[in-house]
Amino acid sequence: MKPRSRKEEIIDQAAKLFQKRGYSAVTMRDIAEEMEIKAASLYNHISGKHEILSLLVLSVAQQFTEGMDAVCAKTLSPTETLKAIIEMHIDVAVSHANGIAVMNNDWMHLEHDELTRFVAMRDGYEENVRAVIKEGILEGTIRDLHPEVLLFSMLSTLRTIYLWYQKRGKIDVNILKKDMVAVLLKGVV
Amino acid sequence: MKPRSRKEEIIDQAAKLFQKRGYSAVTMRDIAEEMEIKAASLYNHISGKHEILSLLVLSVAQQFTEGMDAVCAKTLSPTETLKAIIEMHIDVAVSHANGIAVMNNDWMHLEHDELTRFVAMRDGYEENVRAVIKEGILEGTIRDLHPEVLLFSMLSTLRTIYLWYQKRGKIDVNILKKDMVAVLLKGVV
DNA sequence: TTACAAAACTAACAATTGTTAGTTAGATAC
DNA sequence: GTATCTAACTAACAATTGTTAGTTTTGTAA
Repeated sequence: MKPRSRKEEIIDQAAKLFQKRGYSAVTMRDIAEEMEIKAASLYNHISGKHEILSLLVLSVAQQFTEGMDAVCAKTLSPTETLKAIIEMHIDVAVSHANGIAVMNNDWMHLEHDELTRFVAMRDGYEENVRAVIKEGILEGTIRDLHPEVLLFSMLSTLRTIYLWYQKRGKIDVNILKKDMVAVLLKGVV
Repeated sequence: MKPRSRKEEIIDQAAKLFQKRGYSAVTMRDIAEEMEIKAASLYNHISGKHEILSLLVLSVAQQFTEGMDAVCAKTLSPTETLKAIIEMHIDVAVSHANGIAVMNNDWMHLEHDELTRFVAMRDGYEENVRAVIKEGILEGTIRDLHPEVLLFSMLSTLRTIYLWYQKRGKIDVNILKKDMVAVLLKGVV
């Protein structure tokens, strides 16, 4: 067993609560109660509520950025790149569900510098996918629709996998990947 | 000009703030400041913060339920039904962007009875779409993939249209409908 | 002018918020 | 046994929260 540090335990519990009720609606006393200690004791391990948020959001954002970099390093065709991005998203979603929820819903509560850094990462990420889509449209392997519609219909789905992956009886990850690639690339009908 | 009541103005302004920062992070004083009055004055028009939330969430949920009922009343083929659902979603998203954001992100802060009612509406809604998809798979007009994957990849996209419709230079609604139907039904490639 | 209703105000409330200071119990190292 | 470290504790703080009570202003109808 890996001896998760007390700090990591706190962040995990906090992430669970943040996912359920949102960052602003969760108090330090809530987190403490989940840990079965008093609120003041949390400060032996973390500097404050904001630290929990920024550790959560930025570490997940980092995961996605690294995943994207790895995919882009492979020089695949646009279609193959999209497939790889989808699979990467599923891998991250499955292993960091709580953190993704917090990132999606509470990134705007980051403090100034970290907010700036996060938005930059997010914009860069989107720009990567946008470039792939535009390239595919140009070479004729991707349907010639409004690029923003293609981009956001894909990203919307990928960003919210965490929402239903956990409750819907744990679909096998490989089936999930296969079907998700199929539906996003080839559609419903 | 329709003479929007003071109450409606308050709810509109509150919705804007809720969308930006989330229900819990917005105070009555924030809403009042946006209206250029004092917080206590809000209570001449509304019974409390919770009333604003429940009016917002339940009215949007009602819109979707009615839209869905209208679509289902038409007895179309599964594929045509999905097309109609997509277009209905876009219509509601375009006209109630703020309310949809609040519904998506803050429904869990409804109080007990209203929460129950909302969840019931939402589940019923999903069940409608699920039934259409399963019917289509059975008759062979919809791709034979895991129904939950099909369902949630569609719903995820539809639920977050509001997020990017407003910022991305206002794509024409008809183009949006056409391209959205194309990408969701026929895929990217 | 008077009367009335709508909608704003000031002042305050009790509860809750994130956080700090100072202290204490228990384990490990020397 | 003494010192050190970790991680818990109690008690309290200043600020902020949603909300209430009571009062004043403003516009309209008689």
